[in-house]
Amino acid sequence: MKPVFHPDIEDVAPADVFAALADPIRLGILVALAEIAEGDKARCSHFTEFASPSLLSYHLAKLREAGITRMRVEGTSRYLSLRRDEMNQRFPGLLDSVIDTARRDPNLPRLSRALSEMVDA
Amino acid sequence: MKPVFHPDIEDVAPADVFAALADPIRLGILVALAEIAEGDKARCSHFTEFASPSLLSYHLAKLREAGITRMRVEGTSRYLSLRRDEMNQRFPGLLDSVIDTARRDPNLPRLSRALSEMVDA
DNA sequence: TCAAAATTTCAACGATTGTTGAATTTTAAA
DNA sequence: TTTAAAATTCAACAATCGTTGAAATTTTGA
Repeated sequence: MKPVFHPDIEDVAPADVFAALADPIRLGILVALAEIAEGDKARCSHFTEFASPSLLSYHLAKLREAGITRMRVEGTSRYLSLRRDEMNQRFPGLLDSVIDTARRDPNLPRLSRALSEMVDA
Repeated sequence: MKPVFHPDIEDVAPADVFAALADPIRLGILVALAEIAEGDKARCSHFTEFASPSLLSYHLAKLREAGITRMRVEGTSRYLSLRRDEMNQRFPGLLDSVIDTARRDPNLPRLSRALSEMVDA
């Protein structure tokens, strides 16, 4: 269970966040994560519709390294969630309007089944 | 006076906007433009503190092609402004929180004199 | 102990990015 | 008509990006 690196939120620059958001797959992931309010239940493999495991790993790392998401390691799985509170404290209002914007984009990839249905609630 | 291309705001995707914002020079330009509420008075050369003319041309094109700014051609000059209303209609609330976020970033380049002082009001 | 599952790592690749500096274009002004 | 000013274009370059597929890692369960 190698620890997963999460940047201190204060070390994240706005440009880093925007770079992480500049990709449709990552925006699709963001929207899906935003939809499942009850934390920590989404796993990487829930997003294999969006990309191959290896590519997913790449995109999830981008989101994580930009301070947007958190990954909790448990067994062979990684559980994903948004760093909502920290993002809100660091960049007040930004994450909400980003999610709002992304939710309205009909061209982003979407999960065929909602995360909350895949997740063992 | 070759016409300058501006995308229809409806053709702009969120990921395009975020890509345009993923650079400190461009965020610096955005903040400076946001500070000068009375439209159309800023010129490219007002930003030579930020980058060489040629690099500036590159960055300003990125902002323009992402639907964020408008360039009015007049003589040898180009006058810059934010496409505030269109952006607000297309991505409600986004531009404001982006500007807010960027304004708070102490590491972005800043103009030594405010644009409103350089501009022939 | 072995095998499967979940995820990452790695090398490779073509494409795009940010940057530089020189050359070009366009317009205005002397 | 010449010159200067404002900005763009272009070729070049190293660096980073998104993607693929194969190999490795880690943990769980039979």
